[in-house]
Amino acid sequence: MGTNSDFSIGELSQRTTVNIETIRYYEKVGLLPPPPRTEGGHRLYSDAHLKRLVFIRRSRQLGFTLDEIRNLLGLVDGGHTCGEVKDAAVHHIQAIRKRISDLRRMERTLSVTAARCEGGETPECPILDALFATRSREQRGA
Amino acid sequence: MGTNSDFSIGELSQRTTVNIETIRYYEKVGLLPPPPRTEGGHRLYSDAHLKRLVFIRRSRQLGFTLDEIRNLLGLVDGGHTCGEVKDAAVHHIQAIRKRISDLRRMERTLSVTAARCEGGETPECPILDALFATRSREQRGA
DNA sequence: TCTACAATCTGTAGCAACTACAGATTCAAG
DNA sequence: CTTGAATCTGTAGTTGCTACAGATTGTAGA
Repeated sequence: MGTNSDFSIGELSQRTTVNIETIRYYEKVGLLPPPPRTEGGHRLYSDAHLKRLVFIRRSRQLGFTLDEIRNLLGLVDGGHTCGEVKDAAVHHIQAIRKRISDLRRMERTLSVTAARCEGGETPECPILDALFATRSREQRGA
Repeated sequence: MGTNSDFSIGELSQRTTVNIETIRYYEKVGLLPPPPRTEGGHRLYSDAHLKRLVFIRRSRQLGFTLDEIRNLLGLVDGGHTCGEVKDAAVHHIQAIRKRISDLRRMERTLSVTAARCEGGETPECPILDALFATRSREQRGA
């Protein structure tokens, strides 16, 4: 079942929505194993590559770095335990939560500042004033 | 009021919590004007530089890119209108909101997946299975 | 079969926004 | 005057790609 015939890098690119250059890059940095080639030197991929590349793409979408993905793939390749993988995931979830709260703080600050702004043609601008203020909110405490 | 005497790059670095190398980098890419130098060639900064660097640092903390900051500083340097600045800010707020919602989606997906995980010593792992699955949630729709 | 022309090949350089050296010089304190 | 810390310039590394250039290969139509 499924297509098992080999296919070109172009087809792999289309089927995974991963850029051709990016695929070659992943090979270069050791995330994708070098595939067999045609006589002329063109890469020939199979379903195993496809699955692995989908794994990488999906992990990237979830915000894992290439290094983290390398680790995950190491767990896949070598024997792994579910606990190790879960640790990595939980760690990553925490990092994401921190980034979200950082961004929320940014958003609040900017919104509050922009709300004080009437727009229009005046050269006075509360936003610029706030950015230029010597003492900032977080420095005053809270 | 305020210290108006000139100071070294090291002091500027400490007072702004911006790396020395980063300060020189900002000068190189045109965000900070080249300061006067001592006879020996060391940079001598004054309060104007300090304010500008604080502005840059704060804008970076709010997630503006250097390019966007360059624009903001352009508005500061040239005549500007409050409307222009507000437009930039609102645009930026929207970008931040999008990033937050992206991250939230990531977080949800990962949390749900990790929750199905018992950890422990078994080599079976729902997380890896999910990452390797041929069809993903978003591909199935919704 | 020959000829286009698309696809792929390798290798290098660029992007953001820094950071990290090396090796030379200068400054400030004792 | 010496010592050691600070600063100087310039280049290269980082992450995760993307964008070429110039050569080669694969493939479809005439």
